[in-house]
Amino acid sequence: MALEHAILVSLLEKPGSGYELARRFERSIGYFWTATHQQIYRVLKRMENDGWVEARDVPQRGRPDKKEYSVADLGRAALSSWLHDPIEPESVRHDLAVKIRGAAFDDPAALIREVERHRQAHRDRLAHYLAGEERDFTGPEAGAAAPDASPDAERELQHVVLRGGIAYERMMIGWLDDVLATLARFRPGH
Amino acid sequence: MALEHAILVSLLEKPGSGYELARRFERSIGYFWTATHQQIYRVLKRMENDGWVEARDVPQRGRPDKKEYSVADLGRAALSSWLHDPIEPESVRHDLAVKIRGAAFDDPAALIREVERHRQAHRDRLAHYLAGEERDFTGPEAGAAAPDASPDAERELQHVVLRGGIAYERMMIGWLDDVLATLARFRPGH
DNA sequence: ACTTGCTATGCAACGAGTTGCATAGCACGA
DNA sequence: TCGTGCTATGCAACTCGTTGCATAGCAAGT
Repeated sequence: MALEHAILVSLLEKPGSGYELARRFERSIGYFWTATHQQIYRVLKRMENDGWVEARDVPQRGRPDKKEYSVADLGRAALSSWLHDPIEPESVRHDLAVKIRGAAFDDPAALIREVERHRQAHRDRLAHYLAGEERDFTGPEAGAAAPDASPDAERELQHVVLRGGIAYERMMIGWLDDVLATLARFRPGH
Repeated sequence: MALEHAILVSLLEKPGSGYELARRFERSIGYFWTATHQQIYRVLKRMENDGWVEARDVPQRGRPDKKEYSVADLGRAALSSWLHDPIEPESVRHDLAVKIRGAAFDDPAALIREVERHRQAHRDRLAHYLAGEERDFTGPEAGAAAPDASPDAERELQHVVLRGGIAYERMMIGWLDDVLATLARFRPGH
């Protein structure tokens, strides 16, 4: 399980409450790791019991108090040990690929709209990534104006992960074009 | 859940036992959907109860009997209805990306070997895919000699899914090269 | 005879992830 | 003032997926 480790990384980048973490998992972290707020609250509680993180009550104006978590020494050690462990052949689940092979036993052309929807979603996400890259990682000073001026290594590593997302989206768009061209060959009257 | 649907597709391509399915999920199907034998047996039993598949005892020489499953009308209908349902923004889990961002809080250079291992695994898989493509989808007659001569649509769709796997592996290899170049900049004495 | 290894199926327990629901404070507009 | 919506946290029930173990037949080597 790596949700704990994803949370540790996120809290090291910036301490925050369960709610804030949940929102990060809808945004930047969520691009390579998804989690719902229930999962996050449950795991945070376990991590607090294990001494991986420490909570601090933060009263707020105009909204409920929050519990702000930050990483404790034990958590840092746990992350470090996980980083040094070799891992996983990562298991894969591509619904769309199942659908495409399944389309051979149904009407292949019926899949065209679905594939177009997915291609559009990948285009949108690519545009979103590129905008983020432009904003945070380019231009004069090469990011000196970035939010809270993270150290070099942190920024460079965030950037290379983002480049991975960009490469992934471009690959998917290209492949979905290929899929559409293939499906088009089965159009009625062809 | 799409394991049921992945099994339906696999059984439509060719009927087989739970054991045989488990092996397919280590091979071709497993390239885009993983499952262990326990999962498969459990789901097959449920699918049999629901009338999606039918089992037939097949005695064998020199080995235990097997239960060969094939898709029933209800299963075909269920697959068809799933194919027509729009779906999922697919949730993502990339351990390696978590590790890379986490490396900012540890020694980034310690990650190099791990990334190299992954790159090699992707190279191996790419070579395996390309060999499969060569074997099944190229050459004179363009696959007329392929195993059990599947209909055109089935073969073409299998091919386009395989091309997706190839594109994915190429993208990953390129990105991991990028990651290695980035990590190299943090080498001790740099 | 003994071990190793492959085919073939399955149970039981656990852990991870999802879904639905509940609570509560406060802001803002109709 | 009433509903809508956002911040903030959490429980309970369920499903999905993993791990460890068990059984059993037969083949092949030592």
